[in-house]
Amino acid sequence: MTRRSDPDYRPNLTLRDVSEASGVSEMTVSRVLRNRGEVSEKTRQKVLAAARDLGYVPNKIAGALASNSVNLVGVIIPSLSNMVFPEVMMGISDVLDDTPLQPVVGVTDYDPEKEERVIFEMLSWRPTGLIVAGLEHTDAARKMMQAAGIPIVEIMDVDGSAVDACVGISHERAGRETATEILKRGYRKIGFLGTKMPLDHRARKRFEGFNAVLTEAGLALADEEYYSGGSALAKGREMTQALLSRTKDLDFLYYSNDMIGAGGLLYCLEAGLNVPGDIGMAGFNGVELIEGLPRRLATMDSCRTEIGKAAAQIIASVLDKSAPKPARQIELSPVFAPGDTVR
Amino acid sequence: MTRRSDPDYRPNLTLRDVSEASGVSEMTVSRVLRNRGEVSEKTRQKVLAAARDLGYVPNKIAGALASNSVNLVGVIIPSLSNMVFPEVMMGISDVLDDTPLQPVVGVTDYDPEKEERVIFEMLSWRPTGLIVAGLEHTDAARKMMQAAGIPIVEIMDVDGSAVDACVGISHERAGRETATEILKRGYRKIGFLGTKMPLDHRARKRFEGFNAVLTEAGLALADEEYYSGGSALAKGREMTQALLSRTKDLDFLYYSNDMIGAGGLLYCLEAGLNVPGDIGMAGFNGVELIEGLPRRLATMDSCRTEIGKAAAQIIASVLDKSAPKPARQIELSPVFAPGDTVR
DNA sequence: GAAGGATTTGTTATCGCTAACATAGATTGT
DNA sequence: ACAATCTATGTTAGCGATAACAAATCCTTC
Repeated sequence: MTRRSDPDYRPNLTLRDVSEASGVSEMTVSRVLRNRGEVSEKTRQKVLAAARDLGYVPNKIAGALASNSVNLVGVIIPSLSNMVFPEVMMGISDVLDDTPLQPVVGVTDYDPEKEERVIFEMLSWRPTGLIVAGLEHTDAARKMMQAAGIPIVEIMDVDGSAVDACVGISHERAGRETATEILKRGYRKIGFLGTKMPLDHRARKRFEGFNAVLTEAGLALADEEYYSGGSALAKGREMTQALLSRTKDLDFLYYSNDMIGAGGLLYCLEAGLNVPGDIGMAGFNGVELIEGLPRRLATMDSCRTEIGKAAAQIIASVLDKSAPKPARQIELSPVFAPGDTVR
Repeated sequence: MTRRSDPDYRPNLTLRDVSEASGVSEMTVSRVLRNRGEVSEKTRQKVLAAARDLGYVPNKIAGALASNSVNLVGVIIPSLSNMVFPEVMMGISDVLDDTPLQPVVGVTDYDPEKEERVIFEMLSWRPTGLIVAGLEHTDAARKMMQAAGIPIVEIMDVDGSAVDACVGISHERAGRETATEILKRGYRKIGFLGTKMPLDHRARKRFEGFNAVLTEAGLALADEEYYSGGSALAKGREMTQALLSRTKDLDFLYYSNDMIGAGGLLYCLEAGLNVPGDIGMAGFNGVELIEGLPRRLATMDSCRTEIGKAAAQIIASVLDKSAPKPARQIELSPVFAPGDTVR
């Protein structure tokens, strides 16, 4: 009576309305609408008809509070501005579509503080599980996740230690393997092109792995170029031109992602360079776009969809107590795809 | 006592725990944590310290139920598989980041029945507002949205009638204007390349607008080609090759999106065709990628980020009762960007 | 046809938090 | 000094659903 005295208070339909319209108790209505418990066919039809007529939409807020269960899965990713994370989302959606669970997305912009806020916000909805990109978090964020008492899946990366479960690839290893392949093919004077993103730990780890192999072989990067913002394809072009004109005789260009790699490839072909004879190129991610380029850029698949699927399965597995428990640490192994841009 | 007798019941921290730890009432704790109402600085500090020590995370489910307000905005889009919708999301996030609101995404896969289910699911969380792509919905979905009593913003399209607010462009007009520009430049034998998606109403409307202008000029499409699935860039290539070898003397190719247009452009350039002299090309969307192509594909910007922003602003405006109310019907006007692929 | 189990429906007590109102202290004005 | 006015805090009563238990109804079966 106090609440409803607010002049702005606009009551929605409740279970009570359906209950009155159909002449049964609220509990029975609840049972019908959730398909839970035994209800006679006659009553069921009566209730469904009443609910439909009224246009009743259940209030999950109340339901979640009463049942202490929320069919939401928090998904926390750094960005939506390239296809990498939407593709992970697709994997997640794909699996969750077969369950009552629904993903809720939060974006951190690669900012640890913002990530912490987003995690806090997510956890305050008491989701069934949380999927978070990366293994690097603030101490507070890590503590919150540990204390949450729900499955937490850290995705994309396995180089580090996870709060709970984790699914991803080793970016350090990806960098190493790419470097190994490149050296094996006889390239020696190598340039690196990447993003200006100190907080993109996965890019950093690839870079470190890559460099480590060069160092072990007694080599070092001949030159580097970084960008931020703008059309990745255009930036790839510009950076490539800048790098090649600054440092002569480079025989390989390693790009931190396929998009700038594609830009670089287009540039080299237009410039009439002999790819992969005089100069080789490789990117990272294995994006679909590569299929349509004049030559297939060498790359390494980052297994985005599989990662999303596996992560979602781990979360979904808590619903089905009888199902076999999936592994809680999953490392996928991307393979180097030489395409047409290495010899 | 009954609930807590469940052996699996794992109680989270509640306001009561913080209240006991800090020696004030639950209500005062609630006030401190929400920055609402007058609380002395001393008490505030005491409460904050207790909450931090315990690692308390509020339960928004309970809060939302008690206060009858939910800081969630439902966003319902057909797909995540191309950058169009993630870019709309970016616009939405951008605006909502300055508010207490948080987006929750649902994906429909262009399926009206699934859309209806997703809308039902969203509304059952009693969000502050709903953003839905497109104007075409099932009757039931439309009825639910009307009855929800929250701002509903239908986005991307304005060719039709909206349930409540709407922000977008006229795809019919976009198609017409593109056709007009093409004819103005003297192209006459035109081929169309698009997606096999009867339920992509916006693509259909562009197609219809485009055709209408041709018809008015006494012309008709010379040939058409459709695809589904796969790398859009690669498909653009393949379709272009197929179309050009099937129908000779085409002098223009109109693509239903930039990605296949880009593939087509790469193909034509490799094939040594004279673009835009002998054959012109145009796409749709104005994606960033275009900047990095060998030539800038003619296109028309679909104003994705602005649409997302405007939609989010409409929803956000209900929070701030003093703020000026934004228009509830917003039509943006994309302009034809000729680039380098029309003469 | 009455006992006894199965099936169907109802009642009660929360879930954790917040709106509204109530009250206790502190402060002020005359 | 005492009523009037603030400030700071507490109390009460839900929000709309569901879990657990209780009661009522329906069949069997002998």
